[in-house]
Amino acid sequence: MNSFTEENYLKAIFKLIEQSGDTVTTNAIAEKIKTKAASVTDMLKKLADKKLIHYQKYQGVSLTKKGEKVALMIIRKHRLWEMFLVEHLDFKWDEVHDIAEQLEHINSDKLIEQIDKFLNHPKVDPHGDPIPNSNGKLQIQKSYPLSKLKKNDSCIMTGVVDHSPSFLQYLDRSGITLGNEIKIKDLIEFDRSLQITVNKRTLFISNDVAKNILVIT
Amino acid sequence: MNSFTEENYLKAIFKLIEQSGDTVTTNAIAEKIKTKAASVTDMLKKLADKKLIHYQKYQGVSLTKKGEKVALMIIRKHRLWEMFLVEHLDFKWDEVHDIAEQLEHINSDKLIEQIDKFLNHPKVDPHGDPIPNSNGKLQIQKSYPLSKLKKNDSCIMTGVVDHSPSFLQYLDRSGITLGNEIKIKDLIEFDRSLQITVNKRTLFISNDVAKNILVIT
DNA sequence: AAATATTTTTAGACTAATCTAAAAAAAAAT
DNA sequence: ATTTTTTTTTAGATTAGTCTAAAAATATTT
Repeated sequence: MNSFTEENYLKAIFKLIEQSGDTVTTNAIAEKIKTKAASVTDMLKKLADKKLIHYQKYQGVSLTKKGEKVALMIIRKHRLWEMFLVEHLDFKWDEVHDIAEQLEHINSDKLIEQIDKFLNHPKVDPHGDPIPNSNGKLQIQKSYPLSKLKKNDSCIMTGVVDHSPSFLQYLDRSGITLGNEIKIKDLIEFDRSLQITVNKRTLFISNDVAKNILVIT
Repeated sequence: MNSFTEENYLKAIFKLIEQSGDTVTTNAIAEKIKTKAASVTDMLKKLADKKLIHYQKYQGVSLTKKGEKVALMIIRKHRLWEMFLVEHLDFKWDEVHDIAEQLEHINSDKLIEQIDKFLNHPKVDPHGDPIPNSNGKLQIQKSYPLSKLKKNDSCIMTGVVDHSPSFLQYLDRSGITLGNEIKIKDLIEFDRSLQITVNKRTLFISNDVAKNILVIT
């Protein structure tokens, strides 16, 4: 089996590849894991020995099929646990991340399959992120930042880019929730802020906020 | 906070004191944790530094109030998780121990209080062991091994001594379940085995089995 | 294309938890 | 009251993961 730490490295590498599309640098991993580049290099050697990553000195890393499978299973567990916490234990979407970071390392195939069944095989987690299935298949729905839309466009909110509690709490206070219809009333040229309507309420949001709200049209 | 390993030592010490009533020896801990005496000595120094145990070289150990509290919270989490697994995720009582050994180290006060609420504040776990409350109070119900009873005595099964999957599975196959009424039909002097009636079925059990079934009269 | 800056790796040290082997203390046997 | 046995502790190594500082490789600038 893989250690807690190895699992966290694989997950970090997976997510970095997911957003950049390219191989991942030592420094990028160090920053993500909040450790030093030297530590990352050590771990990369170990993961390469275990055939979990493709690694050549100075050339960046990518995941092997095996490494990707491990990463996807960690992400599956993380997102299913988040779903469980929100749906059944009365947690808010901004409270579940740290607990799921711990729970994702619990090692039991039966446990995670039973949780999945208990939750009725959800497709997305409380933040709208897709949940990989038990074979590690990830169904990606393509979505766009709200900031890309034009005046009078309408869309449905499907996710967030920033997952920080403070951003999620801001959305709560603004009454912006997953599944809401959002209509762009106006685009303010001066600072690229938006006037939108959600839940029959009209409000202004900054371009920075709009960039972190994912929608489908 | 305390490490995973420290928590396991405290739990082991608590359980050894619980069954012997006395201070605990280095060797006893080593055997329980499945490690070597030298490793135990090292850890005892560390736990003593943290004021979690009373320890003087060669004199055995006991828990401080603080150490006992930590041990009881780990046991609380273990038993609540076992209950959750059995009651809501369709696990059998012989399957939950190893998973609960992992889950008991998840660190979140809110999580465990929500699980407790979700389960409706159960008093005992799936094996009949009492669940400490959130203040670390443990309600012990006194029970006796079935082997202590006399011919024609009746009793209710409330727990087990041996928690091994093979023993629990044996009880399942014999149709002996927590809460069942058990009546002693006969005591066979030769090998101290017992003829009992449970669920309207009559069967023979060895004295060894009877010693591991806890009952109240 | 050389000089400079940045990134990555290596070397060597540190911590937590473990181990084996030897020494010291306590308990049991004579 | 010695001697012997058992238990416990110490001393010194080992492993996983981390770190700092220095060296090597790559990338950027001029």
